[in-house]
Amino acid sequence: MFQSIRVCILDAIRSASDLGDIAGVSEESISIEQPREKVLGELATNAAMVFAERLRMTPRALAENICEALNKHLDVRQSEVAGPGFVNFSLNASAWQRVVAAVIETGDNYGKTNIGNNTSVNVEFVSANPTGPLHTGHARNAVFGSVVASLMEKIGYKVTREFYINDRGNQITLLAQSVLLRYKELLGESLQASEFTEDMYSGEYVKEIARELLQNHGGGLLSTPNEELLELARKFSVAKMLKKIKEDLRSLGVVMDKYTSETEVCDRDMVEEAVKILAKRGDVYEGVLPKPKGKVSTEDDWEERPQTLFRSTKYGDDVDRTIKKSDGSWTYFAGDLAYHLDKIKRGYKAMIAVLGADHNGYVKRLKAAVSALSESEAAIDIRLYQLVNFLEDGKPIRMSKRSGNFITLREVVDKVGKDVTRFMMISRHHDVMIDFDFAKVVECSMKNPLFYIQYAYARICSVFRHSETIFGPIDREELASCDKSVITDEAEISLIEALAFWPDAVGAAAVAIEPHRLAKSMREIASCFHFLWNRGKTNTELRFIDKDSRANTVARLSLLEATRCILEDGLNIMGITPLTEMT
RNA sequence: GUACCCGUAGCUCAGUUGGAUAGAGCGUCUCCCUCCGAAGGAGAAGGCCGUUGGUUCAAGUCCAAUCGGGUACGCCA
Repeated sequence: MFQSIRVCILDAIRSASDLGDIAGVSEESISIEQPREKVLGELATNAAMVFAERLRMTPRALAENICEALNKHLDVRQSEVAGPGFVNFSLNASAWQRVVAAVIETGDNYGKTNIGNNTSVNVEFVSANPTGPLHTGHARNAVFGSVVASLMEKIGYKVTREFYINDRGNQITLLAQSVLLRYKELLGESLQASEFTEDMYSGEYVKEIARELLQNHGGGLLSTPNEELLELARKFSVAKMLKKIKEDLRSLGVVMDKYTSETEVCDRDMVEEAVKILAKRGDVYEGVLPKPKGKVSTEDDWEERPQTLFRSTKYGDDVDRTIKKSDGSWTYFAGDLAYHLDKIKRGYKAMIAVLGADHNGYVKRLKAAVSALSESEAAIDIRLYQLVNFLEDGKPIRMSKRSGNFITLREVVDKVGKDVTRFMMISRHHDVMIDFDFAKVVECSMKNPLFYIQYAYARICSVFRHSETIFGPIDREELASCDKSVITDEAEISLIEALAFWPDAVGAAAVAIEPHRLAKSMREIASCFHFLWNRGKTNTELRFIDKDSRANTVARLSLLEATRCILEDGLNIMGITPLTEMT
């Protein structure tokens, strides 16, 4: 969009002065944006201010040159210099009308760009321990990750959505033990309080797994040797939990491309391999970590112990990190070294990982690990997301995992639906907390942003249904190619402007890895549409359907079709199902 | 003690690689509509961008301090 305008501006800059050197500057480096205030014009560029210094000109002088060139451009209605050197300009209606045609012709591809140049990016998200059902935190993680993945695809990356399964370690053992205890209970043995300790998992789902264990393997398991039995219980429980997790994710519309098992990675001796690579670079040593300062609860237990450490400080971490415990076993982080080596070996140079904000202490060491293991060839971008507060009647719902009184992902989806959940989780910056008010999020009024957007889509669909009863179906081709010269109203042009900037909005959201910007752009587009709709109430000229003129109707419907395409595109990226009518 | 994040209107938040008079929704106030193109519309008030310094033509945005809030801090995963 605006390519020829960019070229025009760049030519003006080139010919303005031959003093400066602007070789290698492409049209893309000229930014065209919507000015803050409508009265200033439809479009603006700050190119004069960007290039003035290099050309040893004052911004305003250069702006005059640009302005003059723009005024000669066929699409430009008028342009003027403003402020310190901005050039504000407006386009002829015909130029905007061509945007409508372009949107309809390119359809789903309209928002696409090729920033990623088909390179691979690995988006790892959720990666919940398979020791319990997904909860609300995972919901934000899942939605954020999946929308980021869609965005990256949209700008031309080859995306892998990946889930890392922590299927070994203490937590899994505890789960297996909990299941076995419930299994015993099912066989009629009463549980001793001393057996079912606080560490055990007490949720209802544990009993369910135990029941399934009984069903699949019968009641004779307890005679198998302890180690073997525990191993069987581990595998069985993880498989069941994973199945449940996948179902939960599907209820939110999230489907992973790949699940990677920690056990599998470790069985391939990836830990040893990773440590070897680090050792080769001199980044592994035996040492003692300094005692953490301040009030850490474990302070009293502190004891200096020699451990095998990774020199992560060399790569920007605050302290070196333990990879082998004093008892000779690997730490969890060692497993992560292996996992990220695995990703690197699979060819990913760009990785994104989504973690809860309580993992903030983990970011630097992971970045260090990826950097060290790949000889700085690969990089990982870690996004932390904040908590979600759930409110009922405006009051926060207290949650504590210990008492089992926490909200599961499934409960939220069952209560308000996939689309509302997704929208709420994605509509704010990942760095800020979200208040999720069960009453407000499902409110059917213009105050509710999701309703507002969905309603715009539904209204458009409703107009098409109405039009069909009068003029019959109108195909896309006609909508794209029809004469659009009746589209001239300010409100119509404003809507087209918003559509024109959609690819920029998608690109910006993707590059910044900030999906919430998409929600904002969608709201703006919906707002322009509703405004236009309301104008039609008082000014019947602006109504979309003109019973007396099929040509006028088709022209107006073409604008609606373009709007519908983009709303659909945005909703698709967000994983929200567009509604063709409000019920 | 250290690291990361947040601090912008009464409330919840936007604010793009530094750009024009800092925006939106809610709430408040005023008017209009209540015509199935229904689940509202038009407008107004509301700000020392936590504080103080610095960098420059230009700072909510970058840097340094500082205050307030959150999170996390050796062998848990």
